[in-house]
Amino acid sequence: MTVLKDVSGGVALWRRIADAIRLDIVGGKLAEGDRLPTEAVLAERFSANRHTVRRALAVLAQDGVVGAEQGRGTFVRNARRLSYPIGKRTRFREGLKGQASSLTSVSLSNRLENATAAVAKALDIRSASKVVRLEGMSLADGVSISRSTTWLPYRRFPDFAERIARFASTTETFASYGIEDYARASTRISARHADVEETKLLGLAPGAILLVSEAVDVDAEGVPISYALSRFPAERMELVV
Amino acid sequence: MTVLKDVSGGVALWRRIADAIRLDIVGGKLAEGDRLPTEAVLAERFSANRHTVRRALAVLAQDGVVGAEQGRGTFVRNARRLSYPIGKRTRFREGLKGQASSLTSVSLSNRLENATAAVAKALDIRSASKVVRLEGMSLADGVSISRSTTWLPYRRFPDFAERIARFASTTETFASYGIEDYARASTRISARHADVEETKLLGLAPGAILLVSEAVDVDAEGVPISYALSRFPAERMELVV
DNA sequence: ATGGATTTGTCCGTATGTATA
DNA sequence: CTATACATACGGACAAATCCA
Repeated sequence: MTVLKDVSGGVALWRRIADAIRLDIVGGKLAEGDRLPTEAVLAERFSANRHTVRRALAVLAQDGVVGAEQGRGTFVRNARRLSYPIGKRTRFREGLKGQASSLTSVSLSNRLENATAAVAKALDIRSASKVVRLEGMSLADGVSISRSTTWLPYRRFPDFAERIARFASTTETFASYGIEDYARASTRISARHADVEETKLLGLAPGAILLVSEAVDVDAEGVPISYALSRFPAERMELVV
Repeated sequence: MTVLKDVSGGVALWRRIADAIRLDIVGGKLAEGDRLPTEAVLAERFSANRHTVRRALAVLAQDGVVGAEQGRGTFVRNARRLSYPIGKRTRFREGLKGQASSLTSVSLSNRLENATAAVAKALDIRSASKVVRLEGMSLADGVSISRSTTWLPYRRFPDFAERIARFASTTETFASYGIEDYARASTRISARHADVEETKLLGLAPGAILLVSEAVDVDAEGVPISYALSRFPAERMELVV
């Protein structure tokens, strides 16, 4: 087997520095308007060359997170990140209401397919039985904040795609099937790098980190009605339990 | 401002491919013993050169996740990942019990400090009032699975560090202060790259992704008793709500 | 047992990105 | 801005191991 003597882990130093500074900002250690340490100090702190720090700051500046001013220093510009609440009654639109002035959901595609083992298990149906698969994404104030794939049992929701296109709301669409209330049965959260498709759709830099949530919703009787795999850019969203 | 025409985002392609394959494995799409698609197929799927795919596979092989066999293919070796359940009554040791045969917590350091704005807000105390700060990490079966920083109000828990060293259990230590039960008030989850210190302590490759949880625990009366910032390697742990 | 197809392993070279000084 | 060293990514060619008709 090839011997790997790699120590960089495939993530450039400037990227790790940019992430660390961004975290200080969205995490509250640095407030809006604060001046960052000088490039020389940052270089010392991260054991990096000043050019490498400049590269990190340039990326953050392009994102609007910081702004450099000649002779004065680099300042925090925008420290906002959206919070997505997860609980028993998790509703996408309600959860983000008040955090963004506009919130749009885009349906990318839908199709019928046979449930994979994972999907069947989540929905508690026979493997390879028919499921409706929906691909979508959503934007807050024009910025994409999530990419999601949803599976529903075909037997119960044969025309879910058509109905959600009409109602533009998951809650109302379920209501049209007589499901007045539904609850979150489980949410599994992991994280990984965005793939090529997600990178393009969400307008992210390749290598951006995604929070991945696998959620199963159940009706009032506890029967699974949907299995959703949602991907949120970690730099724009956090999940709150 | 410098114009950036970067398209790699600072994360190497082989790293993104390795992450994607690893996710398929720990996520259950590929089971232990399964054969991966051939290098040529993977290269096609990720729009990459076969050499780049080989680099990704070599890293996964070194981690013991896959193993390549000349002439036969590459196979899934080890698909395990721990799940950490988060809920109203979140207990670290209980949550992981049964998933690992040994579970050890290491206390790295502790000190007294003045609460920062973020810590004061979380614990609902006056800014700059005294807090106990604990640094620790934990291992499951000898593999490090978390790095955590915990703050507690000094007024109520002046000798928390000494007591937890004696009891080796958060639940029992709280009990020694007369707190028979406590509950999780909120958990905020985000993700980022590991910094240098975390990389070393957790034995990760630089650039590894961490799931970051900020949790506030409260006593029976709803008064905050601790604020913990835990970091879990996304490749080893997932959070389940 | 042989040949050919498949699949991983190794070698060559070239261009660009990363990081330091 | 220069220069240097190394990592990343691509492309092609061929060897070595495995499998199957």
